[in-house]
Amino acid sequence: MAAEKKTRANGRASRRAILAAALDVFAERGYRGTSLSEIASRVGMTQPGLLHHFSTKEDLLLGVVREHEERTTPDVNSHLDPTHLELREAMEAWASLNEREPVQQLLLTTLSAEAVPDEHPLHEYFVEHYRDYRRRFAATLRRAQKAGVIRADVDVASVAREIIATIDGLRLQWLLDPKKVNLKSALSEYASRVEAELTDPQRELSTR
Amino acid sequence: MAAEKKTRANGRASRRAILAAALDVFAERGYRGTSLSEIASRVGMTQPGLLHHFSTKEDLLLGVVREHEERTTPDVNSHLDPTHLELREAMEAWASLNEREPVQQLLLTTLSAEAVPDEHPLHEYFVEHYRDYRRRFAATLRRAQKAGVIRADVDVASVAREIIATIDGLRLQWLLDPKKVNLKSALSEYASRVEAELTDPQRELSTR
DNA sequence: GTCTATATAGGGATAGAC
DNA sequence: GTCTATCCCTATATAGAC
Repeated sequence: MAAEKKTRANGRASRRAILAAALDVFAERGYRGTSLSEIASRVGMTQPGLLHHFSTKEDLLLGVVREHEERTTPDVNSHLDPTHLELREAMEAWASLNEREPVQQLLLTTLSAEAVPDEHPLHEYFVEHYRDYRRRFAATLRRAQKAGVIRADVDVASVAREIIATIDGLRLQWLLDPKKVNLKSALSEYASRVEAELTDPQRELSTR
Repeated sequence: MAAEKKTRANGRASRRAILAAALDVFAERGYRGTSLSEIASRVGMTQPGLLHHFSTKEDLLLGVVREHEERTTPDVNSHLDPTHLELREAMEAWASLNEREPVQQLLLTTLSAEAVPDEHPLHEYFVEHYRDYRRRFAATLRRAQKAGVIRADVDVASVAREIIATIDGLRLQWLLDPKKVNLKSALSEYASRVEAELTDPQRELSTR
């Protein structure tokens, strides 16, 4: 353990530092707007030095996204228990986790919009991400429906899509203008309305 | 009218062509991802030739945004009549206008996300845009409330913020995956639920 | 009004020394 | 594992001819 000079397992540390810096820069400036030199200099390294750990820019981006998937705070759906479906509590808990560390949410906002064109390296990833998210959220709602927690006539696929959309849209308004839009209370108020709508036995969905 | 060789009012035509091409490219690749040469070549011109009409890249971006504001299809709020508040019809009409020409919506999605950091040339613009949009939408709802079209206990500011967010979020899902997400029907189903919620006299908003 | 030429800066990636 | 040097490409912007 005392034989090596400088090589060895501080390469691990460098890799971690690079991923952390890259997260910040990709979140702020997107994939196209980011330069490897910027990330490298943030970790006290040169740009070719960085490329020793991630051989291309795209490789680094994928590393950041993979890291995000493993380490990030789970999404709103994962906070839900179908047998109770306390949407408001789940959203508030999730918002609290993100309000202090907005960088993960900024990353998603920035990259998902940038990834709309087919040629973007993350295009397929986000298409699948949203398909999966909608599927999982709808499944949660369906289970809640079978448990009798929400009304039987609710179109769970449509509501799942809507809730995901609203979370994303409120996230954008919050990131742009955090002084005017409070993520936690905005989500909380929204969730209260949705809960009331999904559970109220009086309500009839008019298709007109 | 026959005295001039090549100068004169075909500069107007060039300007218009440049703005049209710039709209497409900025929408697809954002401000940072766009190159002036790409736009110039699309209108059969060189990059310095383009800079004769717009002296900087930022100047061109502002030109595109200004053009968008003047010529674009109005937002959902402008489709609403507070004395009836037919949200579903308004959203369907608006969606129809945009489904055939998604570029304007792509522009908003791309640039609003890119403009989250303060240094972005459109940061202030989008902050103000959303403040104003929320204000106007809330005012419409308030008028509907006074006209007795929607319940008196509705928090119009919160609902306005939510509807705008949902439109944006559904727009992203639609742009990413138009085969799986139909903008018009997604908005229509959402609007039906909101309408029912806002008008149903039975419902009580539980704050728990 | 549009071109060519050019200045100047920055990008990603490779070669090879230490 | 990280550096310097370098290649090659692309970017915005300016100068000046036509």
